Amino acid sequence: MDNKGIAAIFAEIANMLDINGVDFFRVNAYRKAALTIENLANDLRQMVERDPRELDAIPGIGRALKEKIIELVQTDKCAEHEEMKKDFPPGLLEMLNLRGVGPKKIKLFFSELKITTIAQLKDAAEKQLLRDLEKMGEKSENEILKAIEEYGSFSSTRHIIDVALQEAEQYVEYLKQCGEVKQIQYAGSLRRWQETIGDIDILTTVKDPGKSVKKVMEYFTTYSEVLKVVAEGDTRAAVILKSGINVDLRVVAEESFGAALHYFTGDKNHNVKIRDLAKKKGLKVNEYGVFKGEKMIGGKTELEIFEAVGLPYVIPELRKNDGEIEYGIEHKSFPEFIELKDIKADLHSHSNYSDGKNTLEEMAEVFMARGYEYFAVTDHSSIMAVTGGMGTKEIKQQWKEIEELNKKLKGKIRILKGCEVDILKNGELDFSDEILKELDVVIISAHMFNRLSYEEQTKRLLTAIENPYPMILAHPTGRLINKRAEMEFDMEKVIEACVQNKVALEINSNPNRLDLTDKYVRIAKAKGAKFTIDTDAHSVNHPEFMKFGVGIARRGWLTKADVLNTRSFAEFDTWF
DNA sequence: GCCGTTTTCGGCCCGACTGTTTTCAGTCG
Repeated sequence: MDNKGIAAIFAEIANMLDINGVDFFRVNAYRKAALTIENLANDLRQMVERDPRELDAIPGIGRALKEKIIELVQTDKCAEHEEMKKDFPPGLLEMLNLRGVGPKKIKLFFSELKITTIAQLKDAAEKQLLRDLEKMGEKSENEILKAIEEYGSFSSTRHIIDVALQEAEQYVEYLKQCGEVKQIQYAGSLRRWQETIGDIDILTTVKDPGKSVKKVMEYFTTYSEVLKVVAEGDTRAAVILKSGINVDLRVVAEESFGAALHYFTGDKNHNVKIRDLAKKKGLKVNEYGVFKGEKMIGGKTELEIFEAVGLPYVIPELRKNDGEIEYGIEHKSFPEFIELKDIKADLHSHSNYSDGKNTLEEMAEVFMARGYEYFAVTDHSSIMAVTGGMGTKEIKQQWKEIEELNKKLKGKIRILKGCEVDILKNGELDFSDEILKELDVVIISAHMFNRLSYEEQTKRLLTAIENPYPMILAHPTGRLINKRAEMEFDMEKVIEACVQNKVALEINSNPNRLDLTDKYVRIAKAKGAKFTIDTDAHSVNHPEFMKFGVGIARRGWLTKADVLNTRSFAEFDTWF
C-alpha cells in the first residue's frame, strides 16, 4: 500500500475513534500522522523495505503507528482497522463532511435515532425528530437540512489556486472600497502558495475600531458574490460565495495585525508548534499578540511573533512545521529564496505550431513584456497527434521562422529552438537524433502510457533520461490536480538519474499541474538536482502562471542558484 | 498515541461563533 492509502486509513481510524468518543489526543495523534504521511516525500514502502528503522525519523510516528505502517505496507491491511470497521456503519463517516455536524452530534443521532446515513438524517430532520434531542432545537435542525443541501451542491474538492486567487483579489478590492478599511491582506493557504486552496481568509484593520467594525462586517456579508452568510460576529464573519468557495473575514486592532496575520496564515501545525515554543518560554501567543502574563509584548508585526520565540522571519511558504522551525532556531537566518523577479526566461511554451493558441510572434511579445532575456518555444512532437504535434517538416519550418523572428527582434529577446518531445512506451524519444541535436532546448515528457506498472514506468523514464539529448524533464508525475493521479514510478531513482545525466527537473507552473510539487522539490534538491520553473504556456495569458511555480519552488526551499532559468542565456547555455 | 533542555508520566494551542441554556458544549479554523 502506498503513502496515500496509509494516510487515508489513519484518517479513517481517527474519525471512527472520534465518533466513538475516545480520548481526543489519541484521535489527534492519528490525524496528525495521516497529514504527515500525506505530505511525506519518501515512499513508505521503500523505507520499510530498506530498513524499518527509517520510520523512527518521522515526527508523530511512534511505536504503535510504526507497527501499523509496516503491517499496511506488507499486507495492505491493518487488523485493528478491519476490526473497528466490523461494527461501524460507514455512513457515519460521511456525515462528518456536513457543516456544523461533528463527532458528538453523529454519535447522538446514532444512539438516539439509529441514524447511519445522510439520507436518514435528512429524513429525520424533515420529520422534526432531531429538535427534541438533548442540546438540539429548531434552529439546529434547520441548519442540518441546509448543510445537507450545501453538501450535495458543492464538490468537496479543494480549489485550484488561480481561481481562488482571483476570487480573493476581487474580494479584497471590493472591501477596500468600503472606506473604513485600513490594512487588508488575504492569508491562509493562498498566502502560503499552497498548490490547492481550501478557503480564503481575509484580515483587516479598521480606521475607527469603535465604529467601523460593524460597517466592514456588513459590507463583507452584502458582497454581490455571496451566496450564504455562515457566521457573523463582532470580529469574525464567514460566507460561502456563489463559486462554492468559503471566505472568512477577521477584523483586528492595528497593534494585533501581525499576530493575526501570522495566525491566519498558518498552517495549523506551524501555529501549534509556535505556541508550544512560546509556552516553554513562559509566553502565550494567540491571534492578538505575544503575552507575558497579562502584558502584551508584541504582535504588531509577524516578525515580533517569530522573535519572541527565538526565530528569524519565516516566509509564509515555509510554514508547515516541516523543519522550518528547527532550522530557524539553529541557523538564526534562512537562505535567500528565489523570487519572481529572478526569473529571466520561460523554457516551456507552445505556439500554434502544435496546440498553442497564439503565433510565435505573439508569444515573443508577451514574454518580452515580462522582461525576459530569452524563452524557448517547445511545441509537441508528432505522437501527440491530438495536439497537432510537429513532424520533421513542421519543426524545420518553425526553425526558419524562429531565425527570422530573432533577426527582426534584434536581441530584445532571444527565441530558443525547442521541442517538448514525447517519451515513447519503451523510453525512446519521438524525434530522431538529427533533429534533437539541432535543438537549443530538449524537453522530454510522458503524456501517454501513464498506466504502466511501477517497474515498467521507472524503466521507461530512466531510459529516456539517459538519452544524451534531453535537458529538462517536464511535469514529471503527470498529475492533474483533482483530475488525474500521479504516474506510479520510483521517484528517487528518476531524480538520481536526472542528477547524473544533467537533466533539470521542471516545476510546471500551470495551476492544474504544479508538478513537481514542493515535497518532491525538496527531496530532489537534497539529491543535488537542478530545476527549471516553466509555465507550459499555451496562450498569451499563461506566462502569468510563473508566480505559482515560484511559490512551489519557495515552498521547496529553492534559491536562485537551484533554478536554471534565473541565469543569463550564456550561463544557462554553459551549464548544459 | 506521541513525546521529552520541567523526560518515561502527564501533558498535549487557543479563541470565536452558534445554539442551547442561564454557564457551556460543540464545531470550526
